[in-house]
Amino acid sequence: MVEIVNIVASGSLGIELDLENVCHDIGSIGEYDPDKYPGMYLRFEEDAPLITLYRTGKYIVTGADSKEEAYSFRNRFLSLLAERGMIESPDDEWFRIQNLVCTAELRESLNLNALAIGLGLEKTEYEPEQFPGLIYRPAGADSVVLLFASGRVVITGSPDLDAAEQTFAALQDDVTDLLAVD
DNA sequence: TTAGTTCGTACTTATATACAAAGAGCTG
DNA sequence: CAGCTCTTTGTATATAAGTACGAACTAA
Repeated sequence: MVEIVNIVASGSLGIELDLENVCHDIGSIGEYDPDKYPGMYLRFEEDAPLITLYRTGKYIVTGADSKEEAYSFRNRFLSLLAERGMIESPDDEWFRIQNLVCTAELRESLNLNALAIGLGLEKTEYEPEQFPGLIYRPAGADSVVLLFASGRVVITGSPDLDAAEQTFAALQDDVTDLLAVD
């Protein structure tokens, strides 16, 4: 079972903005400190996804845990700007999911040292003193996997759920084969 | 004895480490 | 022009820092 825990998506308003004005207009849900970072932050509610808006009109939505949530916050964001007359219409054909962070679980605890060799040293990185997880970059896949001794797994870098699920399915096969050999 | 202060231990919380992606802007 | 800043999120380690509480001590 692969579960999405975070989504990064981006889009473009197609127009340039004066972030100072925008932030002033939307009030307390906005935060803009150009000395600290060039983007303006917008969060509708506490713990809700964060939207980062740039001078160029490009923006990022981070923190959603489903595609629906990401799109819904994009819509709220565009509607808000449209209501204030900052944009013509609440549409954005450039909006797209860029990255998914998923978690999954292999049913048993793992020997990461053995796994690094089994999966291929050229595709893995495991330095327990630096980080407790094993980093695995499956050949041909567009996802990167972090494996932990507990059997828990993090799949990141995937453009969509199918890619993450395929990566996990392939990983499961590889791991069960390796365990069978032992 | 009791209130108040201070010290030490214990536990909690935070941070660093690593990964991916987008964006703007600054540094070297 | 490369690489860093920042943000999100799970995973798990060590370590740092910060809080809390009990024990011990002093003064009234």
